[in-house]
Amino acid sequence: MPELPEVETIRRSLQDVVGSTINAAEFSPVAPIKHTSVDTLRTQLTNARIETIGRRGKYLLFSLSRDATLIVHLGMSGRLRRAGPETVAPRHTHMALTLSNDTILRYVDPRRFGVISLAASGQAHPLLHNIGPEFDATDFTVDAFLQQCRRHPKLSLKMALLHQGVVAGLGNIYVCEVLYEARLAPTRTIGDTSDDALARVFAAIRAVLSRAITHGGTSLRDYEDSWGNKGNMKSQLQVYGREGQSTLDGTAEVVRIVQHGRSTWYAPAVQQ
DNA sequence: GCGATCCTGGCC
DNA sequence: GGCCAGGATCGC
Repeated sequence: MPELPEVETIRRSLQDVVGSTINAAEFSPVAPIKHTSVDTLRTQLTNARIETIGRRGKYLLFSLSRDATLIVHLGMSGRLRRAGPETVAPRHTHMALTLSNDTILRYVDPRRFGVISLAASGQAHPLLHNIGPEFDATDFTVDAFLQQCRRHPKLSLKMALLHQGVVAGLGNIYVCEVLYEARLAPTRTIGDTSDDALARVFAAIRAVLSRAITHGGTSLRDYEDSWGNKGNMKSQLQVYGREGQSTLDGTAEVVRIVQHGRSTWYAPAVQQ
């Protein structure tokens, strides 16, 4: 479900639980736990304090006292919801953290494409190992971006951006939006794209993600932050989901194609 | 690199 | 019933 702007919005919506202690941690029998065990999670989380809540790409990182980090990825359908004590857990609740400030933080994920994991502080973790730079990091420069892109000459622009290695955090919505902003066809390969054109992609990545965060992310169906608030970015999307209509700014007609089994929306008349 | 695969739910 | 969905991993 969520891409970087949605995950970042969720992260910000959780700031008030920083400093609270996890009194109890419960997991469903089918919780999508990877690279650790439910017993380890329960032991490490119980009575730990949440020191900070960070983000890397689409991963949320709950830094805990006692040198552990809870890693949460929301996959396609994952949500983090807070509720008061004594409330009934919704269907598909796979993790429930009872916090010292009378909040229950629930991880709800019908499709279970998400991930719950644990890392020792400062240690490399397999989930985070191959993630590319953050879009707003100082080391994410045009030159670094070009260098990463040139390693994949055969990939289409769409697949290159969807892959988390070139830059972290883009998903289907924002790849479509970035390529419209850069006026490049998603089907074009990296190898057939000039440095100047890739520089437009670089600029578009930063512009589109910044704008999306400002708008609190895109709520298409079920995305909400931890308070249940929806994002406003849907009303700003130029091409995503608009086949048969014009781009939001009225520039050109939008079509939908399928690339590697995933939908892509773009405006062929102005994206070449 | 590419397709198949992991899941449930909503909509036609 | 079939198709589609904000994702990522794992095999040929």
